[in-house]
Amino acid sequence: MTRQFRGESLHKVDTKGRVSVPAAFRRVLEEGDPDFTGGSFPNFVIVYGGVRGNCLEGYTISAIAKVDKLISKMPRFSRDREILERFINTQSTYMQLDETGRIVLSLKLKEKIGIKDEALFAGMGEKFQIWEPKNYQNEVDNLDIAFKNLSEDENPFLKLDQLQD
Amino acid sequence: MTRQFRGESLHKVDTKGRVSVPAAFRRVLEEGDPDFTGGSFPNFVIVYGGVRGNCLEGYTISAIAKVDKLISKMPRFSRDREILERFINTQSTYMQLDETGRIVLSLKLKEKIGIKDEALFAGMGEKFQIWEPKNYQNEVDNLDIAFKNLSEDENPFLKLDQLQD
DNA sequence: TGAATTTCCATGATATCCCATAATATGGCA
DNA sequence: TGCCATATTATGGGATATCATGGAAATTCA
Repeated sequence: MTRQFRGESLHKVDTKGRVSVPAAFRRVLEEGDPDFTGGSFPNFVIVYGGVRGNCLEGYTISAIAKVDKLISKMPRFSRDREILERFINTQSTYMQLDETGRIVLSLKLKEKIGIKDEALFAGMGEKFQIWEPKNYQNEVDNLDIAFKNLSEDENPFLKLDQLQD
Repeated sequence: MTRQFRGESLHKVDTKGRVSVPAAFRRVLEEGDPDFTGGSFPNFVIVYGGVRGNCLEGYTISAIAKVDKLISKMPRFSRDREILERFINTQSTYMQLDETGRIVLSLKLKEKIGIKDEALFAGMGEKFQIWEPKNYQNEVDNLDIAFKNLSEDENPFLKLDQLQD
């Protein structure tokens, strides 16, 4: 049974840009890295371009492979494919956990999402997000409002049940 | 036939946040965890966000996997999918029973629903809920009043049989 | 050779494990 | 049907491991 990224947690970012990745997420990253062996530290991918731009998104090696495969099915040289490649391949980077379970966020990545000395990690199933805490709170509030304004038949929870396998 | 969560019971929460999960619920959690073997202890998921916010909801691994699977069929990066992931993945956490059948409720979870030193467990079929006892009593009272004010043709007991299989 | 990174070590806080005990339920059995 | 032996459950306390975080030393590299 493959684990998902679940839960939220807040972590300090020190002067060198180091942040602990939530322990629960490390287990998922390990499972999702085919090259991971007990002795090593898992690799994964951080995408910093993307639709939103206000947060970073972390994917396991096997999760990003699925996305890459979808892209590779789009017509070569199409504009659509180029856009996706630009966001997902160009604007991303490999990362490796260190032995204490931390990564370092470069200045560029921190600036990208406005992080100073705290980072909020949010599990999103097959991926996780890293936010500047205040921006995250805004995002949650906005989602909440958006959700409350939906009509009955727009409610995604109800749509779920209609999807029946 | 897969077992359902049934019944109510009240348990002490100790200074470390530990609570016994009702023994009857453990059997359901064991059945609902595909990785459970006699020697191990079942995992499950607690969702703490949700529309309600005044109680926690526990799901077996297989129950939550069904939901996750439905979500994974929605278009990646769609707003609907993001809303669901925010409520169901971000605002949830994996839990594991310990060998005495307890879990620990973190400070955050306790604060979320106002629990101090007692927790009420309520079986709800495919999920169970954890309430602060007084809030639970209110909830039950309110439901009671709401029910009594329904007209004959609004009575859900009577609607039950009208649904096709 | 100075700035930036990476590696290594250190520590307090939290969470987890392990053991203990009292209360309750279960199942024979006379 | 009442009683005892045994298993299960609910709860507590202390020991131990893991986690989050900081700083110093070593290394890279431009």
